[in-house]
Amino acid sequence: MTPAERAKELRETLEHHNHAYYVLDTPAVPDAEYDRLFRELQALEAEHPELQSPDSPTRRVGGKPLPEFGQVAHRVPMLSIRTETDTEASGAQAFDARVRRELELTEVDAPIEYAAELKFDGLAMSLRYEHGVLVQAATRGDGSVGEDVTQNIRTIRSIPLRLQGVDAPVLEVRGEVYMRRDDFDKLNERQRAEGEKTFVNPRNAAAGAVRQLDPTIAARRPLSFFAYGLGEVQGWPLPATHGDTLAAFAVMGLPVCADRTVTQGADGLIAFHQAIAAKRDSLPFDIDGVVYKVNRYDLQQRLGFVTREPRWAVAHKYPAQEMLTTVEAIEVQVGRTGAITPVARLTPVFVGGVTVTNATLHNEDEVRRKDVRVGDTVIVRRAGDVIPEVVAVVAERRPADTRPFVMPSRCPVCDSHVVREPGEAVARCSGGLACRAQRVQAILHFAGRRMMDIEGLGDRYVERLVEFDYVVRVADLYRLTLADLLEMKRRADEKDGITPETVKQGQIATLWAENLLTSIAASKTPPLARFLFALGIRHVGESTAKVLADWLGSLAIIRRAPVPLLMALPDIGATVAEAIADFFAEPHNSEAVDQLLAAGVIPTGEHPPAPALAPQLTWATLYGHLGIAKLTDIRARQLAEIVPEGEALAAIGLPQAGDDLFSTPTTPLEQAGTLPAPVVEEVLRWLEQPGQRKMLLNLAALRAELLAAMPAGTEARETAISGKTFVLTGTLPSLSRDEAKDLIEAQGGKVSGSVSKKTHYVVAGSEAGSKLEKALALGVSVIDESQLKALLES
DNA sequence: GCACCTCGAGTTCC
DNA sequence: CTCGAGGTGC
Repeated sequence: MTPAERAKELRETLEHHNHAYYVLDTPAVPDAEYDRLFRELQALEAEHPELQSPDSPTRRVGGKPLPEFGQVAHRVPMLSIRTETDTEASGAQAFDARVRRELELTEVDAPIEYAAELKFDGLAMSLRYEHGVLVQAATRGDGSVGEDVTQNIRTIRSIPLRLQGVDAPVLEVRGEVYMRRDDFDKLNERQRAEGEKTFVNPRNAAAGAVRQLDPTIAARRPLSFFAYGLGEVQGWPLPATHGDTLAAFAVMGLPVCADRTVTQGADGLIAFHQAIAAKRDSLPFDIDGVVYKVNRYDLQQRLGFVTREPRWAVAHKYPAQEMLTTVEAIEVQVGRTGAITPVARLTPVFVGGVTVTNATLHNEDEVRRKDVRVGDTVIVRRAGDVIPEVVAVVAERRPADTRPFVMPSRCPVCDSHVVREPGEAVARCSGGLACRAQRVQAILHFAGRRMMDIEGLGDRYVERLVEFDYVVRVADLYRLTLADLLEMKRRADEKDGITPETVKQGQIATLWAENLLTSIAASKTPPLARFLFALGIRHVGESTAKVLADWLGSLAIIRRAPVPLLMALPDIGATVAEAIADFFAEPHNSEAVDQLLAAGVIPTGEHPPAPALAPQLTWATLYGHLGIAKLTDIRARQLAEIVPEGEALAAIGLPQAGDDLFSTPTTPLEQAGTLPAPVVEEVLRWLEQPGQRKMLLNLAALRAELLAAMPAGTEARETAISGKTFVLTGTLPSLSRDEAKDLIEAQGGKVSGSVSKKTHYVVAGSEAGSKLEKALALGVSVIDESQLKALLES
């Protein structure tokens, strides 16, 4: 191996260890081993100066002062604060009790005053001001000796080069250099645009910037600073408390984080901890946790230090948001639509406050992009949201003999071919309802709360009902008897090896079965929109189902509606319309619907078609939706002038008795001459396709039926709500999300899932998330539940 | 034709 | 909650 190759290898290894250490807090190797590799690289670079490069780990992080930077001795050592990971109440109480014990206070004494603040995720820094002028900035280093990074720190705009109203000979300000999340995103965007390496997280980016040898590069890295403590002080009158010092800092022009408080006793600390936990994700920068400090300096002094940690302060870390774990298996799941989704089974790991054992890998491309393999060590994140995500594979920890993931070519459940449409990301099982997995999912969907709302039908039982063939189609649910359910349960238990049941268990089983039957019976009169949603038609979710129900009004119409009619409805284009028409055209599905009706399921709320539909039912509009190539809206209108009715169009070009079938018949289209010949050709070609004439006649009949059924005029009741778009976020005090939605929709309002400029109101409850932020950013009015109620009543 | 806005679908954990 | 894809308005 040449020195160059070895240097490259060492750099890569060290970078990985750095990442594990600084980013993940889970060192991959012991420190001694790291040091050995680091020194080897240093020696190599010293021996071969041509191998030096600015991106070498020797120029960056390393925990020890690097020779390139001058060393700075801290006259007052930079201490680390004892960090505890216990969450919430217990930690704060334990700290308070410890402090009281040390101070020999008893219950009757007044609560101790604490300063509570954030623990920033950045780099500790000491700023030395002499006579109010910044003369030196140093990193923590090992606490006694740090690196002189004055040149780089001077480029941070929020750090004053001169303090206001301070002329003390020495005032050392301790604080944290960090990078805001938005600045971090912008920086990475720029790095990407310039083809440079991107950073893993804001802390890494900040660390890199501070240790940049070239201050002009450091200057381009958007860093920020918060002051939180004192170092050496000469000639500056010390305030009585830590809180007063921070206030004084702010007056001097130093940035001090506003998220801090002075509070009494353990209860105050707990309240702060909870308040910050709730807003952690919405802070503009990353934090590790919170810090509690005894506020009064005299008490701090009395408490003193244990080894090198102050007894008067403690940090409480929030659970790590990124952790390492291993991939035990990669399995695939079959969804309701047959989508085959790879899922990583992980060694359980506690991350972001919960134990994660599974993480979706989304699709084939995603697995390939990240190259996740069984046996790999991976970084798992639970960022801001709830859903765990595999961020990346730790390449160096890959065992030998791993093999890249391959998508199965056959469905693991039904052995049907797995197909992936060109241009689509998902692979699908082609088995349809013949696939047991899809049948199970279809039934679960049907029974779901927003659909038919059948309680007591969990996945375990649905799987068994399908496995033992009690339920093949959803309609079979309505034929189930108490005896069926009990027998099914007995067989399921038997198969699972569950011991013979006691009398009590038998009673519980009977109760479950009875409740389920009641719930099934209660589901027989669903609102039409829910019924449509429950059918599980592709591309038809809750809101499209509602559009169909609102506009066409009855199942009888909807199931006969041809594509051009469906496309006349709002938010329905060719893809969705075809999916709906195809669904009902499939005999299997049509039968299933008939069986449901026969079983006594009656969609409710059926009504005549909406009068607003009438303008959409002109032949000009409908022609435009036939899907004929080259027939633009304008041409469709011209076509309607020449052939004003669909029946007439259907009749065009039909071979007449005695015609030579091979000669082109003369049509009114060609005679009229308004339409360009290529368009006429396309229309004729379309007409010759099987089924189109019949479809046109059906469309004409249905159109006539709709127009006849429409009520003459309707008075739309105008309220403060009607026509307005609402977005709900957070938990409302008295209304559930569904209740609020129903109330708004009952008055003609619309409830949407995402905030945009078009949103009229955002109704925010407690623990509102990103939607509230977006509303504020866009200037959308934000109201609370009581204001919503006022609007509903006005 | 492009940009923006919605909706559908899939997923996890409690 | 996020991504991708469908729909629509400019």
